[in-house]
Amino acid sequence: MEALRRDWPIQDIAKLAGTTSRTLRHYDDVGLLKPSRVGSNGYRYYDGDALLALQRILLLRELGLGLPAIAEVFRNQTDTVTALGRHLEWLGQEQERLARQMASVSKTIRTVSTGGDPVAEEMFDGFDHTQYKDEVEERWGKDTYARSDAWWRGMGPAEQQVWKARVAGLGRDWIAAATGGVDPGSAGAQDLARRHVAWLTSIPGTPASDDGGDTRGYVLGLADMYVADPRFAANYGGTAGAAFVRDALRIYAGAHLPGAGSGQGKAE
Amino acid sequence: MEALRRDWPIQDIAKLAGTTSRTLRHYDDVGLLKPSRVGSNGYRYYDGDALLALQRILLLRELGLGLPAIAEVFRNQTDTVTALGRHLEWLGQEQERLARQMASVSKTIRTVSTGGDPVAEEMFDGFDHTQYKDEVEERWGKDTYARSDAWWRGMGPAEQQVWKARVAGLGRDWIAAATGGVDPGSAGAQDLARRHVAWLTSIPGTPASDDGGDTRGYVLGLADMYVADPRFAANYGGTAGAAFVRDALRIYAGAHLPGAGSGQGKAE
DNA sequence: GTACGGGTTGACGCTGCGTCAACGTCAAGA
DNA sequence: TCTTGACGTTGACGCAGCGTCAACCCGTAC
Repeated sequence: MEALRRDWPIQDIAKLAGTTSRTLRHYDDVGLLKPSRVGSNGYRYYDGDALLALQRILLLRELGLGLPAIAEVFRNQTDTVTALGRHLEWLGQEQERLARQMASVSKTIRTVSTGGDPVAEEMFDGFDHTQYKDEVEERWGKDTYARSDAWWRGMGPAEQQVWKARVAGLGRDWIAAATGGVDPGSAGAQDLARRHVAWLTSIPGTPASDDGGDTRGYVLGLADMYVADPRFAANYGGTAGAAFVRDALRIYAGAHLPGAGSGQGKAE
Repeated sequence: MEALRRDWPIQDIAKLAGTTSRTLRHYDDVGLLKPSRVGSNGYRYYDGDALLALQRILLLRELGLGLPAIAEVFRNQTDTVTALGRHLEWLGQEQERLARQMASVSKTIRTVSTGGDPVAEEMFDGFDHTQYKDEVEERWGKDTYARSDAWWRGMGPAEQQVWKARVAGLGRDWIAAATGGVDPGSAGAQDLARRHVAWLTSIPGTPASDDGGDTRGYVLGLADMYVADPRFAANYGGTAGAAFVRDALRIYAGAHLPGAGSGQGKAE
C-alpha cells in the first residue's frame, strides 16, 4: 500500500494539531520545525513525524516555554526535564513578583481611598523638616528650625516636590554607591558628597547656608545622625548605607570643608 | 526672587525621578506627559508640576499598570482607585494562571522523568482500541476487534500519531460546537457528524468499513455508548458534550444512513 | 577652533504570532 | 476554457515599553 510515508498540506496539519498555518510558517521561519517536504511550488508538506514534533512543541509552549528554549530541547542541547525545571523556577519567581505587586497595589488603594498621597508615601520624605523638629531645635537652635521651616512653607507644592525629588535622587544614588561596593573615598562617592553638601548649603536658615556658619560641623553632625537615627538611616538604605554616607562625608569634609568660621569650600 | 516657576532640562528631571530621558521622550511621544516648555531649539523643559505628574506615572507603572490605563487616569476618565482595583483583579487572574501552569509543568516533569510520553498523556486517547477491548468484543464480536487491532498495530508510530491527532481534532471541534450553543441539526454540527462517520468508516474491520456492514446501527450504537460511558464521554468534554454528539449523529444517520444492509450513505 | 557633554529626531530590537496585502496554484463547475 | 473560490506563498506592519545606536545640532569651556 502506498499509504506509507504520507504527508499533508499545511492547513491539514494545523487543524490536526489544533493550531494555525501561520504558526507553522513561523516555526519554519525561525527554524524550529521544517516541513518534511516542500513542493516545487513552494508548498509545505508535513508527515507523521513532523506532526509528532509539532505536538511536542505545542505542549511545551502551553507550559509557557519560549521558542528558543524549545529549540534547545529539540536540538538535544538541553534535557526536557532540565528545561522544565528551569521554567518551573521561573514561574515561581513570577508568582512571587506578582504577589509583591498585588500587595503594593492593595496598599496604594488603601492609601488613596483614605485621602493619602501615594507619591509622598513612596518617596523618602527625609526632607520634611517638621518630622524632625525636636532634633533640629535641640541641635541647632529654634531659629534654625523656624527659618528653614518658613522657607519650606513659602514654596508651592510643585516646588516642594522638586526638592523632595532631589533628596530622593540623592538617596537613590547613595544607595547605589553603597551597595555597588565602591570606596567612600572614590571619585563617585566624593561627588555624591559634594552634591550632598551643596544640597545642605542651599537650604536657607541652616548653619551651612550662612556665610559665616559652621558648615563643617553641621555636615559632620548630620553625618553621625544619619547613622545613629534609624529614621534618617532609612533614607540611605539602612544603617550600613548611612555609614557609607557618613564616611564619604567625613572624607569630603576633611578635604574640602575648613574648620568653623571660614565659609564653605567648593560647592556647586 | 525669580526662583518661581523654574524648570529643568530633561536629563535633570529624569535623574530626579529616577528614570531616563528616553522614557520622558517616549511619554511625550505617546502624549502621556508633555514638557511644560519647549525651547526654540527643541529642547524639552519640565517644571515642578510636570515632575509631580511624572512621579505619579512612574508609581502606577511600578504597580504594573499599562501606559494607556495610566493615561485614562490622568485624563480623569477613570478613578485611580477604580483603575487599581481592575488591575488588582488582573493580577489575581495572572497568579491563578501561573499556578495552573506550574501544576501542569510539575505533572509533565513527573510524567517525563518516569519514562512517560507527555504528548500521548495530553491527547485524548480515545483511539486506543485496546483500551476498550472488552466492550468492542462484546458488542461487535471478536473478529471486529482483531481486525481493527491488527490494522492499528500494522502502522508505525508516526502514522498512528496522525490518526490520534485526527480524533483529537474531531474531539476539539465537537467540544467547540457543543459549547458554542449551536443546534445539533445545524450545518456545522452535521458536517462534524459527516466527518465522524467518515472517520469510523475508514477504520478497517468495523461494521462501518464493510461494504455490507450495518453502518447505521454501528454509528447509533456508538453514539449511545459515548453518552453512557464516561470514558468515552470524556473525549467530548463530558456527558453534555457527548449528548450533543449523539444527537447530531442521530440526525445525520436519519438523513444520510440507510438501514442495515445497504452500505453507507454519502461519506467522503 | 575645537572638544565635550547634552539635546534632537528617527529607527531597529525584543516575543510570538494575528492580520492584511498582493499574488500564484489547483480542483471543480459553467 | 474561463471563472470562481479555497488555499498556498512571501513580505511587512502591529503590539508594550522603552534600550540602544546613529546622525546631527547646541552651548559652553579651553
